[in-house]
Amino acid sequence: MSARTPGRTPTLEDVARVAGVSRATVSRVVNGIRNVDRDIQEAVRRAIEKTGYTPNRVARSLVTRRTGAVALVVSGAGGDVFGDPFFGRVVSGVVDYLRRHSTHPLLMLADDDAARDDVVSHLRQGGADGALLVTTHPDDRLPLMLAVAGLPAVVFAGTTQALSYVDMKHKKGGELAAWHLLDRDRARLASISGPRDVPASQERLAGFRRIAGDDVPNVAGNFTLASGEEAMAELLRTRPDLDGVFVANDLMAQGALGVLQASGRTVPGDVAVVGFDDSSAALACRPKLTTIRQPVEEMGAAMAELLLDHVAQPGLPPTSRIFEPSLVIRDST
Amino acid sequence: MSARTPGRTPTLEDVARVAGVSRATVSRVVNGIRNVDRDIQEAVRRAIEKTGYTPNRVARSLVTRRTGAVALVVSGAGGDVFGDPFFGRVVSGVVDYLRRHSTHPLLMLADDDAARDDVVSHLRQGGADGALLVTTHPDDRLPLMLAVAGLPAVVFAGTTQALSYVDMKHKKGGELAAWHLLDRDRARLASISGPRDVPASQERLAGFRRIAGDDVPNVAGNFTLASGEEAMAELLRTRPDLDGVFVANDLMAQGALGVLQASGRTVPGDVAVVGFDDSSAALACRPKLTTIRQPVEEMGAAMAELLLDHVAQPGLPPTSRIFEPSLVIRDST
DNA sequence: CTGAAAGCGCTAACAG
DNA sequence: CTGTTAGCGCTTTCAG
Repeated sequence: MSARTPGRTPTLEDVARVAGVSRATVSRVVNGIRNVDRDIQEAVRRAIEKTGYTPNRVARSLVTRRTGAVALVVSGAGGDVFGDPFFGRVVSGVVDYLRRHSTHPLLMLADDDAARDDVVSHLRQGGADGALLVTTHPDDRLPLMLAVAGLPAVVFAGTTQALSYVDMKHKKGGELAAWHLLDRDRARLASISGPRDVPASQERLAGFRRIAGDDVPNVAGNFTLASGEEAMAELLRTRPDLDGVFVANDLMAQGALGVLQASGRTVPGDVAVVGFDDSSAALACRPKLTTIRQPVEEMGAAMAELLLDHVAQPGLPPTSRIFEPSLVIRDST
Repeated sequence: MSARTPGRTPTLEDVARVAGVSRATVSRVVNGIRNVDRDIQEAVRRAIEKTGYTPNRVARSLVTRRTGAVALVVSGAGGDVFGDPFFGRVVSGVVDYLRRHSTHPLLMLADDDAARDDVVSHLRQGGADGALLVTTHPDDRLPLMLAVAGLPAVVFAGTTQALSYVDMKHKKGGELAAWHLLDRDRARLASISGPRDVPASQERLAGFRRIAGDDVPNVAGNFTLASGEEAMAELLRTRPDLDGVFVANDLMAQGALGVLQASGRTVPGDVAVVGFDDSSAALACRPKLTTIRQPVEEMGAAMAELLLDHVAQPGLPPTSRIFEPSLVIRDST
């Protein structure tokens, strides 16, 4: 490890000169292409060591037309996207998959039109090989923008036909919750759903009602803890004798749990509670929350995999990957 | 917006031909350099419009030797870094600052030696202009690796002299907590600290004890909710008559709160509780948690700012920026 | 104020 | 199996 030309960072050319071969040969060795004589390989390796050579990613990208980076775009509502435990799990899955394919995610926010344009132009400029989109709002026009621009992209919980996406069987999740509550001999059920304009939320409710009955009372929240508290309070007012409740995400369930207990009811003694997501909030509850698990990390990984496929083979038709929910029984039921 | 040469994406050359000028002139217009005739500027602009030209970032980077991306490296313990509400706030601040300077963060994990080497080599390869490091562990050797490699980097809560860093007056935070508890007429204080090997955690405790007394009982947790529960239970065993407790982060405080209430004590009636961080966990507590706020978003932004300075002016000596904690009074005291 | 020319560092045919 | 030759698309002296 000795510096050769002190001022400049060594290039392929430098290594080639030291090793007494051509640039192309060095390039082959660096990129692990076989067709190179053993001895020469060794010589090149020594020259690399001696010069302290590191390949220049940018120069490489210019010719391969690939950057080894993908945009991870989050267009959640409000500023606190990164604090969302759900989003954290998605990122985890994405990062974990990408790193094994020497790719890195470029974090981008798309919370307004200017930001959305930025994302598109960044991709068009070759700043990233494709995009991973995580949105809750179904009316986000970014997916469409990317689709018409012909840029590789994969959506989490997609609503666009034109792009590949991953999603989960939300309806089935609602059914699992209902079955479980019924199993626990609960007869007076109720539910707290997410916002009316979030499809996934409506599906969960539909599934729950398919099993528990179409007339099961429901109050809509907005996925925050406080909204769970309010919804629970309202439910208690209209149906004080309830003995089982299904909540469309863990955070609202946490709020509901608190209200239930503050009202003097025990959980699961008087009322059984089932959440949704299996996020860190489920474990923060006392009692720990029984919940419908979304395999979010796997879904994130699948997104990444799909995207890398699209990057490798442009023109691949849009696909989707739908995951199964599962019941995680803890102490709230 | 009409496509000219259908197959290829338009280049500077194409625009130049359409506008009847040279590449250099187009480049000047694109980069907003003044010395260009009004009329020619207009002509170029029209040609850009007509061809649908977008500058190629990679080609530009190759010559400017700048990518417009920085690595955001997180080497937290365990896999769930992204779920940490604290980390989320840092990212928020970083992203918010960077976007206003047309820079994007490249998310990287540095949880083992191989990953750390990846970070260094990625930077050496010119994959990013610098690195932002967020670690809790003081013995992480990545900062040093970057320092010796001469790569621009800024650390959150730094422990290395060789790098710029941002931090907070943790000791003062502990003092604020103690003063507040004393203000509330609490006389039998106790505390739950973070791990012994986390400097920030020790400073908070030191500050608390400086005001509350060196003999105040303390149990160390590890910043998780469960550890907060255990610590509180132990504290209650040795000091059942306590009436005020300072907890080194909100998550542990949330756990402590639950144990306190389960033991039949009221908060803040019987026991007052002060947390630390002002993370989302503080708002998830019932009663809502009084806590010592860290201006994490601002700290994240400051990190980004420092880094961009270092990138713009290589050779700039390491600096630091130390922030003030503040007391946020809610309902647990 | 504008153009010509020289690379930035690398990969990828194509010969040999 | 190895070297030669072209570029990838852009910025930037340097003349004019």
